[in-house]
Amino acid sequence: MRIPEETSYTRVTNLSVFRRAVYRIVARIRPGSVLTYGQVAVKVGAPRASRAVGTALAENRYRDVPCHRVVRSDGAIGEYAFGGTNAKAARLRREGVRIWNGRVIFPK
DNA sequence: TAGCTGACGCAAA
DNA sequence: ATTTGCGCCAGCT
Repeated sequence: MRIPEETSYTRVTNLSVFRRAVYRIVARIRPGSVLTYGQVAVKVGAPRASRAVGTALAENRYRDVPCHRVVRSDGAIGEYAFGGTNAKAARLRREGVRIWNGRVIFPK
């Protein structure tokens, strides 16, 4: 597919409705907070598409789509194409997300 | 057009 | 803590 990393997803036309919706939601996640794949799925109107959300984020190359802020529903960090789970956790900690034993501590 | 497969998940068992 | 079946999207044949 070959997506230029420096391009904002909002300028791209060859995105599916689903992926555009996913990116739109994820782009709004603020530093220090996270959403689960399932929560993103709900927000885009496809409650059972959590896995598809993961796939969409796996291929994301846009800087305005912080896919490291999307984690698993059980608190596990999840995969991360750009640097792996480790880098993902490091980034989240850097942003103030609390992580204990490889699990995100969801705020109450 | 229809079918098959991989994929950064989820919930139940 | 691990395993299993499921479900959705998108790319390929």
